[in-house]
Amino acid sequence: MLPTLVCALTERCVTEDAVKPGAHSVRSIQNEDDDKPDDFNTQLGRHRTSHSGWKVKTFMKKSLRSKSSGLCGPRGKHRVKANDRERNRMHNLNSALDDLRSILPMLPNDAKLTKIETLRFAHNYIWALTETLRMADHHQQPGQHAPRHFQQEACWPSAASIYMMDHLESATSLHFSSWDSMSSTPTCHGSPGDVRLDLNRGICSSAVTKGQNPTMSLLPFIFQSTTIDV
DNA sequence: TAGGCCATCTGGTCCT
DNA sequence: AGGACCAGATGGCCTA
Repeated sequence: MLPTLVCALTERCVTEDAVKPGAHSVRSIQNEDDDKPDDFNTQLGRHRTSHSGWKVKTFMKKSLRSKSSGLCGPRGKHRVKANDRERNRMHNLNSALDDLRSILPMLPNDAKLTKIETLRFAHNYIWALTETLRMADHHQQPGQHAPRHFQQEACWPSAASIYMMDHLESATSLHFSSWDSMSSTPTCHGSPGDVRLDLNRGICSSAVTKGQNPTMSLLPFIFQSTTIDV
């Protein structure tokens, strides 16, 4: 069961050319400007600002700091190489996070999830998908009668979505006090049959107790543009 | 203006 | 030895 998700996350604060692996790194930018005798700040700042956004100034600062820190000689070269590797490593990590964001349901306000929010949301999302599958399997057993909405094939995606939405309410909660550990899993008591669906309102009310999970109705329309391939 | 988030640099540690 | 990984430090941008 793969969700087909529309993701409209926008990259508002990261300059893709400068950040993507294989593209110009900070070091390469610096090296390109090393042979320019005039005002390094002005030149680099103006040039980069024209197409790179706010990270430019950070680049300048870091570059200058590296320049002034006396990184020369064998040790300096080693340090520069290590910095490049570390930068690329972090770029790869961010790239993977972007990939993860792209397959998560979009938020109503188009807000880009932070790194920690992305990880927590993915954690809950996987959990909710697992729970949905488990619930579906439960209702498919002989002698079991699926809820009315689940019996209607056309309604299944939205019903499942709404059920999952209920579980995902806490995914982007601003209060993570009980979610500090990524190993924590939402606890679910009660049978799936307790779930009540109100498709007319598009809101799921559930008798499922969520233990101490913080519930926050931040995602009432999280699956609004989501279809689920069954 | 404070706090959150982020990118980068850096040195230390572990692994191959 | 060199690379990968990690965490602390630093400073910039954004938002409430």
